[in-house]
Amino acid sequence: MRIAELSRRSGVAVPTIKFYLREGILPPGERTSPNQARYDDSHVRRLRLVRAMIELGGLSVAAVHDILATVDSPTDDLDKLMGTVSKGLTQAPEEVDEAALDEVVALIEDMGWTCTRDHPAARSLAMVYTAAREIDHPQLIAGMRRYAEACEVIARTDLDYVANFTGIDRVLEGVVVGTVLGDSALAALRKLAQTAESHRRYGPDDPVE
Amino acid sequence: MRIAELSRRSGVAVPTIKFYLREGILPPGERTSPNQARYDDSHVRRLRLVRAMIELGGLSVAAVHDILATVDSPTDDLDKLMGTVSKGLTQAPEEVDEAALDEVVALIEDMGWTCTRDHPAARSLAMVYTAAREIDHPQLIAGMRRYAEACEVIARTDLDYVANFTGIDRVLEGVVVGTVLGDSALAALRKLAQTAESHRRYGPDDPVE
DNA sequence: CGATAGTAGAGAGTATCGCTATCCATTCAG
DNA sequence: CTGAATGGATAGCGATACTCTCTACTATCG
Repeated sequence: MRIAELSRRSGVAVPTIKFYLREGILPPGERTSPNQARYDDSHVRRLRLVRAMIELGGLSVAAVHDILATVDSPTDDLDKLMGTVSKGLTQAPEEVDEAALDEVVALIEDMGWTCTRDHPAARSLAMVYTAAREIDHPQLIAGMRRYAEACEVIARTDLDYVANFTGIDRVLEGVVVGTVLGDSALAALRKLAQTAESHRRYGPDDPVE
Repeated sequence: MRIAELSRRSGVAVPTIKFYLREGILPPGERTSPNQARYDDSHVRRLRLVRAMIELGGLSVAAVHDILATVDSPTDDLDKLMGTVSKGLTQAPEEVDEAALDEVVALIEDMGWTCTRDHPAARSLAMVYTAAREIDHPQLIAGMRRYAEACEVIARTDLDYVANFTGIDRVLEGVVVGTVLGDSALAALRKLAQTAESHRRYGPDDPVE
């Protein structure tokens, strides 16, 4: 197919497709002449993936580029690559309070997890600890153990999901999709659950105050 | 204190504070003369809250403005206000596939939750469903039940946290902080749990392929 | 064969966002 | 009294994610 049909089928405007081609987040089509190229279904899928990462995941074009570069580079160390993708999906703060990071590491060990201190997510969590204290909500940190337990369930679901795939590139795509869409889904489900729980406790038939 | 000390104590640059005052996300200080004002600890706290919402929560200044307007408007219907804040923290897509929304509503009913169909989070989740199918990952939807169960645990933790506070404004601040920082914390914990679970399954001593 | 529409590619332009810099008149502090 | 700081307003800046415009083709239909 040519660019017009790619645009029609993916729902992405032609100039935007050209922009993505320039940015290297959409691989070029197969050239048929010096200024003609042909695209296929893989381009439609890739475009939808890109849109999902940007719109639902809130990722920047640059972040999408980095992640797709990892996905597209073939390798055989699944564990390591999953780490790379997972880390690529976290924007790691550069400066963190070491004491807060110590607390995070303590939680990680307490949970029996095997993560390194320099995992971007650990640094990100340390930032949350620092921020919670700064805005005078230190009690928030007390609930982290239960959060972590819930996340264990979630992570098992995630890994089960990824285990369904065969082929390293499909697995990696699964990680990306699972992480990005999963984050959106979890944020939404959490709010729905909060609303439900709030209703249960302080519902219209039993208002507080 | 005056603006210079407010800046020093909050870590926010003076021009930025002026910008926030203009945007109405930081209440004006107490006027001591036609062009002098005095600020206090509440301003320091508010500034840190704003920074946390923008930096950690990734919220826009406009979204922060709307949320703080809700927090600052006194009312007595706790359940309703929590809903408003919670909804304000979700950027609701305007157009969603009704069939996908039907599925979300079915899940909500299945969980025994009491949420309305037009809850922004429900619409947001419907978008995830649609996107998952479009990028050819429909299996992701199958895991939603387990996600929802995990979110129930999380929501109970959240509501327990909020229940600690007395005073409607402090409760609302708790909701905001819990939602914004909680989302960041959960995203980080999820990735740490994933890394740990991945290690357990495909760890360095037992690589796949 | 020619007219028309479509295409690739590149550079410039646009809109938005979140600040940041510069003024100015006023005011406070030593 | 004088220099630094303040409140307030306006304009500018840098990043981001497109979007427009232009050129030089190419495809296709009549």
